[in-house]
Amino acid sequence: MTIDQVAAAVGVNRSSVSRAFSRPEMLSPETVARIREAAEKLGYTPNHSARALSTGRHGNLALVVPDVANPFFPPMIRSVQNEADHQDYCVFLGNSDEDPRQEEKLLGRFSGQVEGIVLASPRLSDERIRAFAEVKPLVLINRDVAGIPRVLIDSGSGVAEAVAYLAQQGHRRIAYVSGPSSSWSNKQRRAAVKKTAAELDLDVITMAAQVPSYEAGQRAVSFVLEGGATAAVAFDDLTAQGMLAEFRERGVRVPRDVAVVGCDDVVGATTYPALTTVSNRAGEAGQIATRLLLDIMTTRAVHDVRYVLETHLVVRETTAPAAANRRQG
Amino acid sequence: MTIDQVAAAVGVNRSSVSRAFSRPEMLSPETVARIREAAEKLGYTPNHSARALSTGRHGNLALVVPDVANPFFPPMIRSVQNEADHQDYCVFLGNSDEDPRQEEKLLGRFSGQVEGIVLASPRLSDERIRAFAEVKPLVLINRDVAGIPRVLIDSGSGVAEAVAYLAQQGHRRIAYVSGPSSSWSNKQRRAAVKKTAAELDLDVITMAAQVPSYEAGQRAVSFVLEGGATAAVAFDDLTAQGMLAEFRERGVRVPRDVAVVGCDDVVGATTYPALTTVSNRAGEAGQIATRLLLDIMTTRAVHDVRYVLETHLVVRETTAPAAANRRQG
DNA sequence: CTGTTAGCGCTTTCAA
DNA sequence: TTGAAAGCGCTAACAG
Repeated sequence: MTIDQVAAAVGVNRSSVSRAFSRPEMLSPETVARIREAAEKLGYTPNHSARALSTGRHGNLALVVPDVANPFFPPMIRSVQNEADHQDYCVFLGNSDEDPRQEEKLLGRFSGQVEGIVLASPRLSDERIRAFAEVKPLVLINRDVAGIPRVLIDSGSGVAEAVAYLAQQGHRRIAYVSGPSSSWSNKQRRAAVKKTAAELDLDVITMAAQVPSYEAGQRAVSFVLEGGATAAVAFDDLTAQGMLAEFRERGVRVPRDVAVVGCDDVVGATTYPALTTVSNRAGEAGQIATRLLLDIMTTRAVHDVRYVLETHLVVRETTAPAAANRRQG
Repeated sequence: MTIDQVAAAVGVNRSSVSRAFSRPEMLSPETVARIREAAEKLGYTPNHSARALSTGRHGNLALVVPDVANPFFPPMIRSVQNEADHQDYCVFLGNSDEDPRQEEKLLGRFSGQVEGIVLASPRLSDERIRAFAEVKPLVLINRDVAGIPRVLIDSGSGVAEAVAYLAQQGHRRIAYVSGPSSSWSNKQRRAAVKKTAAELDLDVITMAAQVPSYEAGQRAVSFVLEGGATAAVAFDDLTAQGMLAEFRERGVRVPRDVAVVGCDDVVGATTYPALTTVSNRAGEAGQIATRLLLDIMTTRAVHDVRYVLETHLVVRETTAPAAANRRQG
């Protein structure tokens, strides 16, 4: 069913049908009604590709994330979609699998059929990101590349609070269990741990980079124990959860023997003991990023925005005064 | 940068350029090389919309799910994307928010620019689903509509196992905490509970339909307790997790005082106590559905496929012999 | 093997 | 307020 068939049915020119949908105010209300009615009856739907070819607008957005299954992202995906939906945009979702090459491939595939891209926690080089941003409006989430609009969740602030809290509880040696080395969030968290620890004169040991997962957390436990830390800050909740399980497995009591704090607050209070963690604002980040993108797309003005969302420590049950302290008390 | 500019630069006809990309075997290797090189140098990328308009192929798929944030779906999303990726398809993701009207809207928006649709756990009526399936290749996940290709995760088999296991442990009165009433999975699970309970001569009380969530689980606890059940089967793990928390909150010990079993195995062994549940095959379902879809898209033959994946009980730590039993023993 | 040509369905000046 | 006509960039017969 094309525009011409509708036009023929109503007895008007194809341009009138076109206008009845895209510019109804240019037509007499009566004609619009007649056309719409006929279109409805005939089951006419405008052809997206034809419109896109003609106008250069596809009405699509792309969102690329490293791992859909990481609980950090779903709320973000949801809010991006929601925001896009309000403006009648469809969104492509891409999963890079934490792989820069896959990310590049997806971006390439998408860029031909979207008006803008939201790129979350990219693993690509700054250079490549810049290259894509030059071709299409692009906004970054959790990656700080100068000149490219970005919204950053400053988990550093929350992590710093966590370390300070741990210090206050008497912990003198803490472990940081790293996430992916190419991750901006990981750099930020590690830096916050080190900086705050230095200020408070704490020892810190850092476990090497790894893809965040439950299993990664389990593997981290030996490192923490052998390193002699009494508290651990994990890259994220998933990792922390794996640690909790492995500690339990080994008969190490949390928080009595060792304190653990997660990051991103994705498991809520659903662990046992309920996980002390750093709040997450992924949903908000997605919303803001999408609005920013939509704005850039319409105004075509790329202001060098750098939106940062602060986070905070959420104290629950996996932190307690250091064992050494208790013995003395 | 269009095909004509490349053609001009190389000194060939536009169709040769077109063929250099879509049908290289029709050209002399030398010409192909010359064209590709020039295209590369000029930074030419084929225009998706133009190609789609001309061929009727968009190279896109759509996946619509009720709730991205429900941990049941991410693995499915991931496998659909993965499968699509192998065939160079891009995938649109839609979130219906458990709302039939939103689902309808999304489907409408997508159908103009995709070659096929995977519709997971739809909340739409059979009639509407059929209408969409008539227009575009469509495969269903977890919804049984005759004549439309579908892949079903038979959680009924696992739930039946769960009830039988509970009976064997001495439970005589069990509660089923329902999910959404429009959900095929819910109907199936409830039916399995009732049927198996009847066969084993158990009492069963059923809590009214609700959108599955942690909070829904918390609310269900009163119902279970007041109903006098010694074991509860929850619609899904999320709900079960909420129940676990609320039972703990009220000082009711699991599994000593009450047994709880989840469904879908999305939280793994990460709860405490580790949740007894019914296995989930969402990832596989997504993969199979996508392959089916791709197959239908190419062959254009819609065979009435009904693919069912069996599930099983995964016994962990939230089930134990009924308290009454223990007292007697 | 390569060129010619006629569209794909829609939007958009420009006229009327 | 409506019609006519020229493309948008690409593909696909059909010739040669």
